[in-house]
Amino acid sequence: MKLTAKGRYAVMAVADLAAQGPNACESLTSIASRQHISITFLEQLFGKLRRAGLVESVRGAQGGYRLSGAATSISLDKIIHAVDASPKAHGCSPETKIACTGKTDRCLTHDLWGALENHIEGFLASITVQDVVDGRLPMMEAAE
Amino acid sequence: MKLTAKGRYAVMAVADLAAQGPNACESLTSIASRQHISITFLEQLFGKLRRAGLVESVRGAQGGYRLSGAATSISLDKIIHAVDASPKAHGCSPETKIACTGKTDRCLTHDLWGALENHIEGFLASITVQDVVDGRLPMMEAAE
DNA sequence: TCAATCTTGACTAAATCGGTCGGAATAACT
DNA sequence: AGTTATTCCGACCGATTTAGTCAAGATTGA
Repeated sequence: MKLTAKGRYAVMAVADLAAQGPNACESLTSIASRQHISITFLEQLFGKLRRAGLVESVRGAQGGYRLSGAATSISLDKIIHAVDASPKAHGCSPETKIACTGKTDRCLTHDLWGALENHIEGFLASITVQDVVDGRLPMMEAAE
Repeated sequence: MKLTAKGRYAVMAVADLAAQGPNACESLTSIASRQHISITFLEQLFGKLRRAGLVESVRGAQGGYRLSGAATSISLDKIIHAVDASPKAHGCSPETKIACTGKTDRCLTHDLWGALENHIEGFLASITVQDVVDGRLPMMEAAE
C-alpha cells in the first residue's frame, strides 16, 4: 500500500466523475478542467482505473468515462491499488532488502508492518467514492 | 507521515536496543550485527533519534546508545517521525502541488488525507517499543 | 597515547514520482 | 470521405527521494 499523490489525484478524479451523476459519461477534458489536473496525466490514471475495472470507457468523439458501478460500491482502496500498483511488498521480504532472517532472533517487526498495512487498508476500504462526494468522513478529529 | 524502509529499520534498531535490557548501553556495532543493518546506516538513523531525544549517546570507548526513557514510553510514531521527518505535507498544500484551489468546487478530498494521516498516526502512537519487543500487536487479523 | 566509539556532513547510485510527448485507434458528426 | 473529438498506449524525462557510503573529526576510556 503506497500513498502517493497519484493516488490522491485518482480519488479526486473518480469523485469528480461520480459527482456528475450516477451514469454520467464524462470526457477527460472536462474532468481535467474542473479538477485542474493535466489531461495527459489523467489519461495515465484512467488507463489504470479502466484496466482495474473501476471505470469503463466510451471511445471516439463524444466519448468519455463512466463509473463501472455505483459510487457506493467503489471504495478508496480499490482506486489507490489500481493506480499505485503496490507490488505486494510489505517489508521483510527478500526483494525489499529488509533483513528478516527469521533465525534465532526472529524479526521483531515482521508482523507489525502487516498489521499496519491492514489497518490502513481497512480504513480506506471503509470509505466509498459516494462518501467523498457527500463529504462524509469517518470520525475525523481536527485534521490540522 | 511517510512509511519507508528507513522508518522500519529505525523501529527494528530501537526495539533491539530495548530488548537488551532496561538501561542497556549498546554500541552500534553490536546492534548492526544482530539486526543485519549496515553500521554506517545505523549511524545516520541514531543521529536523528538522538536529536529527537529518543536515545542518548555515550561517547568514547565502551560507549554506545541507550534509550532516553522507558521502552513503554516510546511509541512508534515518535521513531518514524524522527527518522523520516515528514515536512507536514498531507496533500492539498501549494508545496505539494496538489491542485486544491478551494474555490467553488472545494477540494473534495482535502479533509480526507488529514483523516487518513490521523488514523495512521493514531495506530502507530498506540504501539510502544515494549510492545514490539514483547511481540504484542494490536488486533492484527491475518497479516497475509 | 591510543584505540574505540560517536558525530557530522558531504556524497552517490539507483529507484521512484509526477508528468509530458507523439502517435495510433476509434467513433461521431458533417 | 474527411474532420474532429476522444480514448489508448508506451516511451520518455527531469527532479526528488531513498537507501546507503565515505571521510574526517571529536570525545572518552584504558
